[in-house]
Amino acid sequence: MVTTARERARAELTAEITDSARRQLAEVGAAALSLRAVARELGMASSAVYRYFPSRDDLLTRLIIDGYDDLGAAAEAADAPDAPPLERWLAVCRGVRTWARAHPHEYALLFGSPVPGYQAPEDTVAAASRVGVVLGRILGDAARAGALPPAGDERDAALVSDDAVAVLGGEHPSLDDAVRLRALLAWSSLYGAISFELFGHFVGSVEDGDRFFDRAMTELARMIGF
Amino acid sequence: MVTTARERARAELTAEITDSARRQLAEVGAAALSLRAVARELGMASSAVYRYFPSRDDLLTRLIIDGYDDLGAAAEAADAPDAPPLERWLAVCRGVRTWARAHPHEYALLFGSPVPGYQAPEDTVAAASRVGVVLGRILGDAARAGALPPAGDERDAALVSDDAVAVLGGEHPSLDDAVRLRALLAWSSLYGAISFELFGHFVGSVEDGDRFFDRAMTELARMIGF
DNA sequence: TGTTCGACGAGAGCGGTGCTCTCGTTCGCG
DNA sequence: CGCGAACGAGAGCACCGCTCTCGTCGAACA
Repeated sequence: MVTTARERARAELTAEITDSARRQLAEVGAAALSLRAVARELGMASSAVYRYFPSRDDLLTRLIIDGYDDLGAAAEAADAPDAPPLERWLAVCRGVRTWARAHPHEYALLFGSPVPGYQAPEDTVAAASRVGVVLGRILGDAARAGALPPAGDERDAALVSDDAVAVLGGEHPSLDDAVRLRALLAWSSLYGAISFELFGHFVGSVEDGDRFFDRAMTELARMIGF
Repeated sequence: MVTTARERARAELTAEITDSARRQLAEVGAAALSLRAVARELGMASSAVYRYFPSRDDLLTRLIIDGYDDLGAAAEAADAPDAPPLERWLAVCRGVRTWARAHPHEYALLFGSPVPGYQAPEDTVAAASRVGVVLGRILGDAARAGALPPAGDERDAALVSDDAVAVLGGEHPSLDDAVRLRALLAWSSLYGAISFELFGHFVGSVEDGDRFFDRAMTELARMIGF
């Protein structure tokens, strides 16, 4: 299987298109991202871009996947697997927030209003789950290390799905669905806090965003049981 | 001060425009809301709409304010001032969630990605604070009723602003900034949970959204101290 | 009461968008 | 070598936000 010159050119041009699009996304946001502007920046006709992305939404989907991946990598890099659970949780939360503040438009694309034409979650769900996996690993490690108060083995199938159970530490005696529910809640709360800060809903209420975030995430960790 | 026929016509037409816009917002979302389509529905030239709203963003701002107002009214209606704090908190949370699920596009407009041209918060902040006021009232009432564990009188000016303190129960001995921080966190967590549900981030993790939400909000209430 | 000035609605138009179609070219596989 | 598929460019369609002009009509003012 040799890669022909045409295939290589196609891969390169595809990368150039996504690079240009990512740059424009960072500058003007997803709503103002224009496929024609991408083509203009690359010096090609707008119709030529459609050879590589069948629609603007597909290009956005590509950026969404890349964004989830980048955020997931940031979360993984922030984790310190040898530290106690609270420190790990805090580090990952800080990592997610730092990434969000550094890439506000990407963050808004990932966690803000969904694009009008619903993106197909099939492609994105794998990349999107990376941060969840990191949090699940912290939860599982904490349970195995006995750092979590033992809980009843309540299994409430209607609450947390089997997939989520697998990610959130698996079947460990220290983990029942109440703990996993708190973990899921903390997960969404992390994004609630970041979104409120980024989208301006905390303006006038919170003075020092850094310290508020740290104390809030500590509060969530206490809720989980760390 | 008499209202001339012209003024009355202007007020009526303004209302018709916002009504049509609200309808389109509910149907196709903010991103696809078109000023020309509004004009078309009203049988007028698109340029005529600009006599009433100087730009599309101003029309959207109007819808944002109305949305905050409607949501605030729903939260106030859901509150049961005579019930114990936990029940009140739960009722308001359920009310907000119910409103969000009934008006997903409006919710996304309010709490999703901000519109490209930042809306001026001056006009919206008053309407936006209604839900916060409801939650603050619950917190204050709980403190006055002694339903909150007494706390140190720590005043951490860098964390929670004076305005937020005033809304969140004022200066009561049962309320220190740690409590208020938890309340602000719970507030953002409420929207984090609703956003995750509405925007699909819980797909594959949460089975029964209703029960998950109730138990999650109960968990948050416990965190606040209710 | 008559006049004037501002509000109004309509239409044309500008530059932009996503997307489609056609047409000539060029590359790669059989 | 030849053929078909991939490719790039251009024109074009329908739509968008927004601006400008122009004729009309109402309301306040002299």
